[in-house]
Amino acid sequence: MPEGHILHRLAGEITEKVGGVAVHSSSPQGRFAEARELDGLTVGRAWARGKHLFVPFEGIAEQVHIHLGLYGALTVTDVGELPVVGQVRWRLQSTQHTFDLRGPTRCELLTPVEVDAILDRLGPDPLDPLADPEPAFARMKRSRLPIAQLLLDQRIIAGAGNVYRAEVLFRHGLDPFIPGHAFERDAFDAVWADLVDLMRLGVKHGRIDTVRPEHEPEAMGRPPRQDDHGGEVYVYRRANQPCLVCETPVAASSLASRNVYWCPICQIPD
DNA sequence: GCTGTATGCAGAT
DNA sequence: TCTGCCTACAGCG
Repeated sequence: MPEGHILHRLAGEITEKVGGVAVHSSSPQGRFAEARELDGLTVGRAWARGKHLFVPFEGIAEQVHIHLGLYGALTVTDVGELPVVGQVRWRLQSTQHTFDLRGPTRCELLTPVEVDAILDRLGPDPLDPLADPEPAFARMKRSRLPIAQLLLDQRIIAGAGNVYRAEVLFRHGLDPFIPGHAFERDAFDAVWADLVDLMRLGVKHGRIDTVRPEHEPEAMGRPPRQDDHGGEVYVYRRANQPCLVCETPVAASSLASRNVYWCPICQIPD
């Protein structure tokens, strides 16, 4: 379930649990050969930008760069000894904790220059307190592509994924297919501010919840529900199910080979 | 046991 | 716009 909030949360968890600790590093699966070079080193302060996670070590300039891709996962277990289950690309363990990385798109040791190259191609990250959203707005205003597509472009905004895209557009009543150049200043500002809020909540809770209290099923007099991806949302993966606000069936289609979900009434074009 | 699906992205066409 | 890729799991026969 890797959108940006997960990577920021993991960075905090790594730092909290093994920061300043000498760890064992290995690649049970064998596809991260450099893991051995890190064995016995002390972990530094892990950090994230967008969907990229970086783990530095004391005494070396290189950092581990992780990108989870579509289905990668980094699981944390508060046990120092654990049997290897499945394809574990990288295992980082202390006497009290085990981090197992499975199925990442990237797991590699990068030089500072290579790390900078990654940062250079990322747009502002709503979870970065120093992020400046202006370049993101400027780039969207220059594009004819639909705003739904632009929101997933990591060069424009780093960290939002398919769930946050669908939900933030719903929460602001925005038609996903408005071209970037028609994106209104106020609407963009509201979307950015909402991403900051929603993603911070995501880091805190480890799940994506976007439904406002007044629209929760209990408040609307409907039976409670739980979306199967961990949080509670308005439209993501709810195709043909009733909109939580107006009960119109949620619409879905494919845009640049990613599924988009929206309510055709609540997000009606102007 | 097989198939389809997934919160992503790069590289080829 | 398409294909491939990393892995786990649900649903199906």
